[in-house]
Amino acid sequence: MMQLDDQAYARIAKYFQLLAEPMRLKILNGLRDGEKNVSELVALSGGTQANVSKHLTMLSTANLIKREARGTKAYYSILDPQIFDLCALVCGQLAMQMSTEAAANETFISAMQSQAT
Amino acid sequence: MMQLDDQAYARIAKYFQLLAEPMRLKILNGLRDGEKNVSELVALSGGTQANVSKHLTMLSTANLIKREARGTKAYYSILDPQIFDLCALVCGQLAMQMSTEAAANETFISAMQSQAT
DNA sequence: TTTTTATATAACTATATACTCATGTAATAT
DNA sequence: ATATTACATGAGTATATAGTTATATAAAAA
Repeated sequence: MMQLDDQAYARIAKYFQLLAEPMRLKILNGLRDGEKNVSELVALSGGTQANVSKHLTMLSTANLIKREARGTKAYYSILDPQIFDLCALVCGQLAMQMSTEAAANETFISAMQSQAT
Repeated sequence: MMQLDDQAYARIAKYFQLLAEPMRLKILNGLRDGEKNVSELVALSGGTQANVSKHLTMLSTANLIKREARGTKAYYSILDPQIFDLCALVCGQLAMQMSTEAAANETFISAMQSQAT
């Protein structure tokens, strides 16, 4: 990424946008160990059928997952497992932030305690 | 990332949301080679002062960048360079998608040409 | 053929958020 | 002291999108 034109920024942003939704992350994580059909994903995610289906259509349109109809069911699967690397990076970053906060809290707490009579 | 609770998904999603904005990506990319003040980022991004400032506040609140006031100016800098790894991954993914599309286009085009009289 | 099962989608609502314009604030310069 | 420069922020608007409800579609079962 050096000098990018506006269209490039827009495309990258749109990609991140797909990952910027708890339900979609849940669905993607549900597909981590292989294909699942819609009903399975509905059960797994706790969402409504309509909503899960919409998210699947979005992810599918963006080529993050692929759809394969078999009988009356539709099986979805991850197209590029690298998305999990993205999530792992973010998780690592958040974990670091949280541990920093935890450390700050401890500092705060001990400061309070040493102040207590 | 194994079984995550809803709060974890929400946090990860919020993080991605920060990167899901062209202007913020532009700003972050502008900070790639070191700190810059707001005016510099305004010039660089082509955005309005108010808008750039707001995005900077958001990124700063989320601890993606840090703010340091010096005189009347405010210098911002990247806190965790790993965000560029995230962007690089996405860029790679998009590049692959585009080359796939390009290949598909070529296939399409040659199919058309071979059909032409 | 009718019913059932599985999925997709249209219409609608509510909420979030990116942006602009105007103004506030604080440090420096005159 | 006043003006200027640099930045932040509140109010307001427009748009995008996640969610629900109801319905459409299509394959399989009865």
